[in-house]
Amino acid sequence: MTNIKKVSELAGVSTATVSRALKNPSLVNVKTREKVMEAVKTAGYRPNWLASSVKSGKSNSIVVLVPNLVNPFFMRIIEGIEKGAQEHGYSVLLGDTQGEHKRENEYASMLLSNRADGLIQLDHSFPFSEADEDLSKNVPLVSVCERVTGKDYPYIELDNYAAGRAIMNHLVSYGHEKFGFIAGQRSSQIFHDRLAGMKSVLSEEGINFEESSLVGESYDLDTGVEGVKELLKLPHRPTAICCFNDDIAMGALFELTRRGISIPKDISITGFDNVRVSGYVNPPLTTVDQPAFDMGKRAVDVLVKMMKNEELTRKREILPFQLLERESSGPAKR
Amino acid sequence: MTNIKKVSELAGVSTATVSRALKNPSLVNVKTREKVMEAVKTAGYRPNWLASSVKSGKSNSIVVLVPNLVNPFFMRIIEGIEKGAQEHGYSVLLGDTQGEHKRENEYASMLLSNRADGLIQLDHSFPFSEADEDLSKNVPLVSVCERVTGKDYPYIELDNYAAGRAIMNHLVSYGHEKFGFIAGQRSSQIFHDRLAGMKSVLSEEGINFEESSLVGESYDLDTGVEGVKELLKLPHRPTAICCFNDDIAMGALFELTRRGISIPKDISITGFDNVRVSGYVNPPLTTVDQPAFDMGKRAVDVLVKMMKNEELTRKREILPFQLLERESSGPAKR
DNA sequence: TTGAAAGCGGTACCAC
DNA sequence: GTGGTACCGCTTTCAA
Repeated sequence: MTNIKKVSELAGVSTATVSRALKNPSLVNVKTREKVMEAVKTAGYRPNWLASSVKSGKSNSIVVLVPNLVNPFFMRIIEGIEKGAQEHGYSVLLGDTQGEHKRENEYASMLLSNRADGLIQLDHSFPFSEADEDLSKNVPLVSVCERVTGKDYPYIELDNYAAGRAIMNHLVSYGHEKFGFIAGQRSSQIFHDRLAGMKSVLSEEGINFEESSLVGESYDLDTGVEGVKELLKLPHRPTAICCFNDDIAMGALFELTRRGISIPKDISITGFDNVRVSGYVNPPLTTVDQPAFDMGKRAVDVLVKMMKNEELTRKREILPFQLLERESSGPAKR
Repeated sequence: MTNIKKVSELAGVSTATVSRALKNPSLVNVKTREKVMEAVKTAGYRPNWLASSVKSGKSNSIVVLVPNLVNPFFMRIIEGIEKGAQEHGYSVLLGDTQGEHKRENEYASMLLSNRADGLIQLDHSFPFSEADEDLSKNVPLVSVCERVTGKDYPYIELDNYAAGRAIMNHLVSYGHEKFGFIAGQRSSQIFHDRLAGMKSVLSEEGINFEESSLVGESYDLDTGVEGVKELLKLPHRPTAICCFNDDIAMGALFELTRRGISIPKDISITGFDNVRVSGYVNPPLTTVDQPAFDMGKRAVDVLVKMMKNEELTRKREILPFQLLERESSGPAKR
């Protein structure tokens, strides 16, 4: 291990000078600086990051909690987070929780032990264990895409209510009156907001919402497949199926096509998220584009402010969305 | 900041005892231990991870370098890495390089500054800068899925040559003789191995390989679309198109279907990777399943051994693959 | 401009 | 079984 002491001896100066030459060159004589740099090079010296960090008390790392990594939408967000973190000089500690609260707790406790300075939560649960609850009062935490339930932390998300309305308005304008819904986890805020948005349009149009037309409980391809099976058993077969993300929608599309049901002639399908592959299935999915990458970047911006104890101008940021009308939706069959 | 000193005062013992009570409880009297635990609790004390790490000289973190995060195949590997790391008590620092050598260097240099103890490379380049080259001689490094070019590091991968043969044998057995190939980056070992495997079957069968039938240079959906356009211009239209990953294959499938070309009746399509959604497109893709999650876990196992200076039983692990014959491939049209 | 030395928060050896 | 203390590697104040 080549440490600062070796370098200082090699250069014939004190450790203090070496430290300064590297971190605050302007404070040290040009001649000495060169000597030091020379020694650094020949010794192959790298400052020990751990040691610097103990001093500063900052790890310059952030933890990102994500329920799973297979959802490409999350990955896009993480990509944004990674980029943002890089630009701000932070490293990203990846925390794949698989939805397990225990794992969340473990990762979250990194903040309490100085292993990380801040946390970005992509799920909706409060990541700290009860034991850590009071310790975590003043911890930098931002939630993306979901609000942390029951807690008042800043969040970045899109206007899911409005997005739900947009999807539903689109379908209603095509004359649809019978709907099916295939949802993800019911516990998430996203689910409630999107559904509420859709329902609001329905009630404006005087269309009834049937509880039985709402199926599914996970954001998965299989959920789409199973959801379709259930919906097709309903007495009144829907002419449009709203899926709560693109994976579900692609699963639904697959199953319907397999059964010889034509999209969008017989049934229209819509998704959410605008996952990359959703534009390359047959037919391409009508969906809502979410600025996932930007959400990630913004989250870091906010988190960095919190970590630097700067004042936040606002606690919530709601990013714009865009309805992408592609070919999986069309006029209602009559 | 509540530190070990505060706790020791609160408990009326020395800092040494507090440290022992927490890390080596058996060495301390039950009575004292309880006193300490009590104090720890009331003080809300968490050992400073940074401080422990300076002492031990180990960060218990590993860096994972990945060219991008949108490829679900990579994500699956990372999921495996994350799981493995967790089990071994390591944290994962995510390094999204976007293929930029500069970023790779930055992340790789974390090893040199004690910020991380080991590195897993998912790309094929040697991540250290020239300046760091000699420093990096004895650094724990494992490559997954690609071999690090020109260097002798352990790697985990699947037998791409054999997989290429399997795909080609499958197609040849259906009577195909005219092939198209849509590839990813030509610089990767994977590309060469898969192609070589395919070619070996062709030559055994006495089928000519036409250079013009090989197109594409990135693992992207669009590559599939563009690749198809190119291939269809060939004087002898292929009856089977081998795509070098599932994203390319899905792009190809999309474009062919859009043109009213029937899969697999007119043209057969094959992929690689068995990405989740590849089983849910129409028709479901014939592809090669790679144990991505396991690859990730294995990589960590190997890396951990290296970090602990244990002897490696072998430098390369080649995981089994499985040909999934689904509906995108079938008899050649005559 | 430079060096000596006191920390940062823990750990672990040595003595009692 | 427990306490004193040196030390991990670096930073930073203070004095020269």
